[in-house]
Amino acid sequence: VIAQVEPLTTARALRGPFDYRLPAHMENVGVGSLLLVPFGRQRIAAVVTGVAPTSELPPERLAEPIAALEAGTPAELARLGLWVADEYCSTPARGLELVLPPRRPRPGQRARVPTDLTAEITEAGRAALAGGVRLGDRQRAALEGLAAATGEMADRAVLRRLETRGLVVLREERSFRRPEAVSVGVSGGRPELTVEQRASVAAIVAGLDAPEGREFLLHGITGSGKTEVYLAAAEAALERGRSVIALVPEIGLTPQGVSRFAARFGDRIAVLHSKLSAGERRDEWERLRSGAARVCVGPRSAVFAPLRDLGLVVVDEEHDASYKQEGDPRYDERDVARRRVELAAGVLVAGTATPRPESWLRLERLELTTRVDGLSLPPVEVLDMRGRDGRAGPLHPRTSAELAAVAEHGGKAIVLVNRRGWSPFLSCRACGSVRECPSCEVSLVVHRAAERLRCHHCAHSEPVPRECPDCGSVTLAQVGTGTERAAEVIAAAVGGVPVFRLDADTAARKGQHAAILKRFEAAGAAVMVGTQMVAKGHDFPDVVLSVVLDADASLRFPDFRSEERTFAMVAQLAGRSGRGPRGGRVLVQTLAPDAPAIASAARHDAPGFLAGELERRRALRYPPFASLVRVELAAPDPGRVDQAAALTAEAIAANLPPDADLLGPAPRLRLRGRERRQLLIKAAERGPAVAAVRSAVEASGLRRPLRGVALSVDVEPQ
DNA sequence: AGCACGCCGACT
DNA sequence: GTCGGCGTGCTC
Repeated sequence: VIAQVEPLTTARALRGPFDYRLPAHMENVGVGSLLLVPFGRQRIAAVVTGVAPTSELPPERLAEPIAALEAGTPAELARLGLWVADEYCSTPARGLELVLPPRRPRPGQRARVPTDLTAEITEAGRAALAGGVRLGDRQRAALEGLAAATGEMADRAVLRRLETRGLVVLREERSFRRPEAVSVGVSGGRPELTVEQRASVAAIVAGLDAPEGREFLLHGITGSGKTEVYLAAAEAALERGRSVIALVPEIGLTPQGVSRFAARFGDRIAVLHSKLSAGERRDEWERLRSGAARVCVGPRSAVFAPLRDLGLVVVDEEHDASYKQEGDPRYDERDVARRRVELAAGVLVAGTATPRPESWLRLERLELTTRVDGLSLPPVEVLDMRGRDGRAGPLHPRTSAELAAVAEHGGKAIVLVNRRGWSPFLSCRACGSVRECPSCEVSLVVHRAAERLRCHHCAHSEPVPRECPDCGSVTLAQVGTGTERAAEVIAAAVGGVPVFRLDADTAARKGQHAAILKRFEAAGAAVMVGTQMVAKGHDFPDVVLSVVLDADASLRFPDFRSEERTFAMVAQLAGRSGRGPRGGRVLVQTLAPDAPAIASAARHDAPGFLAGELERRRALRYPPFASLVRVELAAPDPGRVDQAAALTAEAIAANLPPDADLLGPAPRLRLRGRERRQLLIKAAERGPAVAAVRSAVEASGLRRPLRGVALSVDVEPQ
């Protein structure tokens, strides 16, 4: 029997399958098994991707695996990993890496398997206690503890000793290191569902009972109780003997996302996220694989959870950009989820208050239009910032007045500022020059407390200069407002009310993110100023005011998704406000009050926004009406990148279907000392476009000019 | 990726 | 005559 194998290396040029002859004692090896194989001069771990009776190679060229390693992955998941590699133009090894158990022990070295020891005293043991047998103090104490069933802990060594003397019997059981279940203000209660919630659950359950898979978009305004729908759907899946994956956006909010599932399902859930220790992650993986846990909750890799009989995949906050992976393979968890559901003939439920145009168009819609508390969404006021003198400060008079009202009457306010630091530019009034990062083409950001200029793309930082390095003038202006400055301005506006700042700087240290949220929660009247993260993953009932200072900052991004993002940002922030009896208000400061994204978010009109946005996308031939593939090349030397980009473009163009467009090579901003070029393919169908890029990237003729040039492929970039 | 092979110039 | 630079190609 021949095992077809993919070696686990990072090399792009190296791809199998490679054939190995399986000796008789490896008859259990199948797709997904992990082998240690001789490979050239090395020994290397490799995943079995196929089993065949014969090989095309002559027998004398076939080698045998050295060993079958214990930890592999189910065949189904191995195939999913290969699908990801293919779909996103990566390598088989990188796709397979995603579906293997985390932190495999080095080949040959075995993971420590923790066990629980339970001891029971034997007849001989009781007799020994009665007398006649010599017992050490500790052995006697252990035996007495067991005889009296006091549950007293005894040393493992002592118990082993007693076992060899026949005085106790030991039972060893695999123990699992479980991550602590965090529950912040979560009750395990089971509220009665609203009419809309019941209708949604019924549709999902009907999907579970249908022979083929179904895909739903659960579009629910903030506070409409989407989580209860997930929980009820998950229960229905479990009752039918099927397992559940619940995806939540990112690590910052995992504890809260997890806790309601934990409260409902207890030991049946396993959590997979990056903050787990290696041992915890591995043990959770084992519990999923063994069937001890039937629900997996987590961000990122949770979509690859080794669950059997998958019935339901929930994608919470499906609009969230963190579902798109940054590293290679740049897969989209939402698409992997759809694929898994399709293969399992299960049900996908993507829930959000601000659906993506893709989901709005493609998925079957379930609507939650009312809040469970019966309140209505807070009114949103758009404040036109055009024509205002920059020296008047970052706050609109209305904003100042509302903040002052919060200070006076109590309650909480959230202020979203999309940049961290004091100000995003340091510019010279005399010569107009802006201080830039030496290795990136971006302006340095003033951080006042640290008294440094910092680059937000690399590690560069320098002292704030006293005079212009170009002309020597001392009139340096700190232009624009970041979270640091906003917090100071707002602190002045609200008098003695505490102002908390929540951004990547203040939340950098472990536990700080949660600590700041907790302090904000505990404070009576308070303001929380911060970046995007202030609008995510919490639900404080006494927030009476939400403000976004520069709502069109994200709109000015040269990207066709900037409208979608701006809409989601404003709508999500609006949802944070007015969840208590005092109601709330929302202020949106902007230079573009009439932009559809801002105007429809102010009306809480997601369907209206999506209709317009889809029209625009259709006219411009953008996703979801076309597919995009982005290829980026980066290297320190501009000449080499140009050459590599030109050759890559040529190779791709040669394979592209006639209706597809290839745009570029276009220059991108230099980052971390590397020049970058971009190619963009716009095609009616994704498959042929990806295939053209794949064959170009794999072509051996390109390999030489690409040496030293980093190439990354992004299918459907966000 | 790693590693060996091999072709060429610079040294003992 | 030999050492080592790296360009090229292979790994079941």
